[in-house]
Amino acid sequence: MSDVITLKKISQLLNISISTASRALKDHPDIADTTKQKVRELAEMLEYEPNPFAIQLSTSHSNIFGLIVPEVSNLFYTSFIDAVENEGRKAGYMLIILKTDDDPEIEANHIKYCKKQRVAGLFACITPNASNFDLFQSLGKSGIPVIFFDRVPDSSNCNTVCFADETAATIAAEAILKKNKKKVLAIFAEPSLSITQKRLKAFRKVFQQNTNAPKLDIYHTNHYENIKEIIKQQLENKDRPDTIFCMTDVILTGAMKAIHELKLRVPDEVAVITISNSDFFPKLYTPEITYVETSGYKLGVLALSTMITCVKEDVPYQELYVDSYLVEGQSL
Amino acid sequence: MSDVITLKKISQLLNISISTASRALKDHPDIADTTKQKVRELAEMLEYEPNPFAIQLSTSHSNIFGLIVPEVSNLFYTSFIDAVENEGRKAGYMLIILKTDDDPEIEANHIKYCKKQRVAGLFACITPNASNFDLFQSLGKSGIPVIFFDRVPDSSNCNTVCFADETAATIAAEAILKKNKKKVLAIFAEPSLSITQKRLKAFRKVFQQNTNAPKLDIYHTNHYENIKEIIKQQLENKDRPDTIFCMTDVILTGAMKAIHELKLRVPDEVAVITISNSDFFPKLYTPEITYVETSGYKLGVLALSTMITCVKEDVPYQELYVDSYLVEGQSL
DNA sequence: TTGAAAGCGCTAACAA
DNA sequence: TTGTTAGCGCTTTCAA
Repeated sequence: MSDVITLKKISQLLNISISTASRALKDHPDIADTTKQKVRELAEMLEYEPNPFAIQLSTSHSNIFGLIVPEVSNLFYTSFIDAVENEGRKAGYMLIILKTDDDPEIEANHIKYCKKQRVAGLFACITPNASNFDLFQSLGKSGIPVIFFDRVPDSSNCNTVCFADETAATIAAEAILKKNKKKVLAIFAEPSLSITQKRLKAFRKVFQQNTNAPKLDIYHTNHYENIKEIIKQQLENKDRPDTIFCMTDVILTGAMKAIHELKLRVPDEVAVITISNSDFFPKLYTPEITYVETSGYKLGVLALSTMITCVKEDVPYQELYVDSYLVEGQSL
Repeated sequence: MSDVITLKKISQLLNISISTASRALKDHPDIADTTKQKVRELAEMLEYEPNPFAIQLSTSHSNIFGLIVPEVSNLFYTSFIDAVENEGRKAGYMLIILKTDDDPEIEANHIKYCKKQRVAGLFACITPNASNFDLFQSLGKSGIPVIFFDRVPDSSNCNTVCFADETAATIAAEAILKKNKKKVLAIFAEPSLSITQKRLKAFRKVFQQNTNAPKLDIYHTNHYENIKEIIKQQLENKDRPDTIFCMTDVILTGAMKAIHELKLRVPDEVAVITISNSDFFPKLYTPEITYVETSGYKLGVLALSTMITCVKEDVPYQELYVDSYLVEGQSL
């Protein structure tokens, strides 16, 4: 391809050396202003674009971040990706998205892949059992910063950005208490996840600290069909719950499906509150669902800025948090 | 980083030349089996990983595909991405995902970016007005194949993979006719999109060919709030439609919101049918919605295999199609 | 203020 | 069957 513009071409055209051209383009203080001017003008005219591979080869520094997520067909992850994408591009980075389907083996391959590709940094939402923690650590040792988000290892030897999970669950629990409910059915995701543990603990705490708190039943599942069945079963009891708390959007959709199939009215016959990653699902229903928002986008922004710091300088491990807040619908 | 294994190190350890090592690793016929053996064993032991940047620099061939989409928070695109991701990795490719928010200017930047990054190929779902067609073409001239998908330019000078749009709309229209409905409210997306035009034309054709077809009202919009308002208005008329056809999932969610707010029963008081990119939204509702599936995943698989052919050899432009089919719920 | 030269890790033509 | 060499496009040290 002789139509590709390189530094060499520019320098030949200008009768200067390649290194001078290179330095002129990056505004090196050694270079005379007149030279800089000349080089810049020609480069612009010719639409010169530096070859990223050459840069990466000689600096051994890439401008690509890896991003490991369980799935991409999920509003939470996509809004996180959105954020990292947008902010990352501003900072000159690109994104490679790897999906695990929550399979530790696939995750292991992805980690190796990122290492091989010499990514500039890695964002990861880990599979539930954290079995690849050592592999992740090995990246850190190769100088590739790793930022864990949302589902993070249970260790302080790493960088994490999470929701203030206690807060989200606490807010939801307090909202329920205010309404003087009698019996709450709370569905949480898998108990092995640290996010579930934290939320559950905080949620329970609010109930325990309050002497006339509603009765509380807890179930764990994050699969649409399971959720639907559990909730249907519970709602058909004579002593049925008057309130359903959903820890995730998936749980909410399962719950609402069950409620619709039983033709129960919200909130009269059963009240609903959820923790949600976006306004999308809560607003889908009528009446709109009251929810505690935990925005994937905000989390992404925080993750990216943390990454940028880690890439630039050596910083000690950090645990960072994003706050959440209550959005009132008419379902509680 | 002295702990990075390179071909040089391997060859030194083995007292052979770099090129011999290189060739041994790629099973070059010239190399003695014993040598190959030695090199491979050592490489494996040391966990040698070739530096992709060096490869790309010397072969001027990257293993990265660009993928331009309007948004990533959308099940259709994510399932398309899913497919390209999965199949692409099998073929040794990675993906860089660029999002336009349907802004032609952002799209133009993305295209330039891909050119600069020397991607191996580009998948693109264009912004509604096709204003960057020339830019896309310029990639083609630089030897970077472009595969347009879903929303494609109205030109035969390019590779396209699409749904057989006529088919999807035809199937939906025929399903409606079978039910002897009286009045259909059909909501289509923006009329400027070729996909809308094709679907609308096919949909109308079925109605026109049938003498006792229901009355047909058509509106265009793809914005949640608009949809909701239009449908509410129509449903509150005395002479209200008994059937709603939705061209997209977004339209479906808007329609269902309106129906719920008016507390109408599906399908008795109003029947619903939609074209959907996944089973997710149709199954969210009770009763489940009858839909014509146009799977993003299948489209992605087709797009990727087309791309692989284009990368390998010079092939003439192709227009390819994926079929769709009816999934019966209880909403019609 | 500029240039020459080495080197990043790999490929591939040519020589031996 | 193997080694030598040049080169991909850029950065950067050292010398001029």
